Amino acid sequence: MTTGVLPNSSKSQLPLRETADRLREALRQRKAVVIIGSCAVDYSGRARSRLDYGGRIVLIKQDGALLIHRPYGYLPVNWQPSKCHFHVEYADGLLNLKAIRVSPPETVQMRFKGVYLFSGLDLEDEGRFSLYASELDMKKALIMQPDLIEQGLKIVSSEKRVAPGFADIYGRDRAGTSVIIEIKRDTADREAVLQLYNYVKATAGHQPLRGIIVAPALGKGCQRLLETLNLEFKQLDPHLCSEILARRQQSGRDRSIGEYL
Amino acid sequence: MTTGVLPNSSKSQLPLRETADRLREALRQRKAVVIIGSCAVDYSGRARSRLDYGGRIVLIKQDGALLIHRPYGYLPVNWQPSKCHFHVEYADGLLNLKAIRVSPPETVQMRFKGVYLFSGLDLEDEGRFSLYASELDMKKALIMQPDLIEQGLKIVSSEKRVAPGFADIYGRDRAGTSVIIEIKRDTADREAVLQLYNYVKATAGHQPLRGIIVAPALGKGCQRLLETLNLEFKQLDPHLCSEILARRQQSGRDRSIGEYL
DNA sequence: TGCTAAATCTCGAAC
DNA sequence: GTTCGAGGTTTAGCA
Repeated sequence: MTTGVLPNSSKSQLPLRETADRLREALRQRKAVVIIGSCAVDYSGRARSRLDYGGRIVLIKQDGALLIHRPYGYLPVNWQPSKCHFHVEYADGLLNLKAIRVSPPETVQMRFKGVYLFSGLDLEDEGRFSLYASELDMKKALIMQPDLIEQGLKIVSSEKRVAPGFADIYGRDRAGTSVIIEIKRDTADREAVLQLYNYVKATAGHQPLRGIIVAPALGKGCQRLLETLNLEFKQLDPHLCSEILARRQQSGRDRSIGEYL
Repeated sequence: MTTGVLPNSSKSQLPLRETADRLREALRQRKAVVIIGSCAVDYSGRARSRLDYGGRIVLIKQDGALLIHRPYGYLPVNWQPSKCHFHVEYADGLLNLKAIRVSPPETVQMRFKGVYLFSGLDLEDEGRFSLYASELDMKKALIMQPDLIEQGLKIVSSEKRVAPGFADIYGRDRAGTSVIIEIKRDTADREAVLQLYNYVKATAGHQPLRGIIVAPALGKGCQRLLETLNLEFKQLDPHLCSEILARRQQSGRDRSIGEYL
């Protein structure tokens, strides 16, 4: 069955009344919808916004997620996460599309004065997605091979609850001194250093306690802050970590990692 | 000129070789492109990812932003911010589309084994976007009407540089005591409290110094932390702030706000 | 449900 | 160019 509709010339407009009917039916069938057209948008909920008319690309996904994109930039100008309900109406020569979110209560109201492209398709997507060189990969690699940080380091636990939050890794160095490790997959900034400092402060008792930031790089202004707070930095490349993981998993020696994660 | 192409029945596929040509031309003309089809994706750059074949919606914007969406969820599964360059190729019965980012060096490689919809359109979008009840609105409202926090409070400056960053607002209370104010448009969490604490700590001299978190709500576990750190909380609704702003702007008494922002 | 922190976060502004 | 913090951030993982 044909669910896609296109104008026969660029920027010519589809009849809005019919498009409204098609859109309503596509949404009822939980299809993935793409609308390109000139629309204005009002958002009301946690915040409130108003967007005047302009050429936009609107996506409605099969789980009820809504994305309204301008012709530039990564971010949608308006949106709604999945589980939205939709209401379609043709009135006063406009195609009105309303997205309603229950909790928190929010609405996004679109008014189309022209639609250049409409499509409703059933998309099947069971493809597996794998991400490598994330912070999780760094943590896994460090747990399997703690000497990536320093010789003799032993991991005691990961995601240890410390008063203000969670420390990524908690361990003990060769001398038996406790070590708290904070991992960042990007250049560690001031905030990361303070985060570690808060963990160290919250955990510190009478025994000595080291705090180490592990990241591919340290922010420029952070070097001084780090020294002031008596913390340490150890450089580590996330790509290297994911390669170490790949090698270990190939040789089937990754059974012991589960107990830490 | 027709730039949109649609199959004449749902899920029927467009000829990939022709689609590759159309895509290449649309990109050359800096059009906004939508491709719906079955594709696999490899990303390599700051991190690395692999996505197996499945039904996807691909957006390429006029500034070179790339979004690859699965049929569910708010977030794209793969993406690239604006300023990408693209390379199109038809080979081995596949339509290959490569997005290249210069800095940081990253690539996203898409392999289409089927395309259900292709569209390239020139979208004009000069529409103005206005956001209300943001953190900035809260700040503006507080500057114009400091007694929203407490009677007798005077604003000294906003965005005051304190050692580790910026305090939202710096002022003096009725008794002449200095006050640092940290604004959050959402429930203030532990991190917000610690952020304010760091500002207060960095600024504190011999004189007394108050720190106040202004937000619509305070996170549950934060109440104790706040007391421990000797900080204060003042409830304030961002929607109320935007209404106050709207009223003031209507009555034209907003001339004095510029000097603070 | 609430809290905690990551994210290939993006984006814009300031220095 | 780097740094910094906001964002209607969203999302996933846990207690």
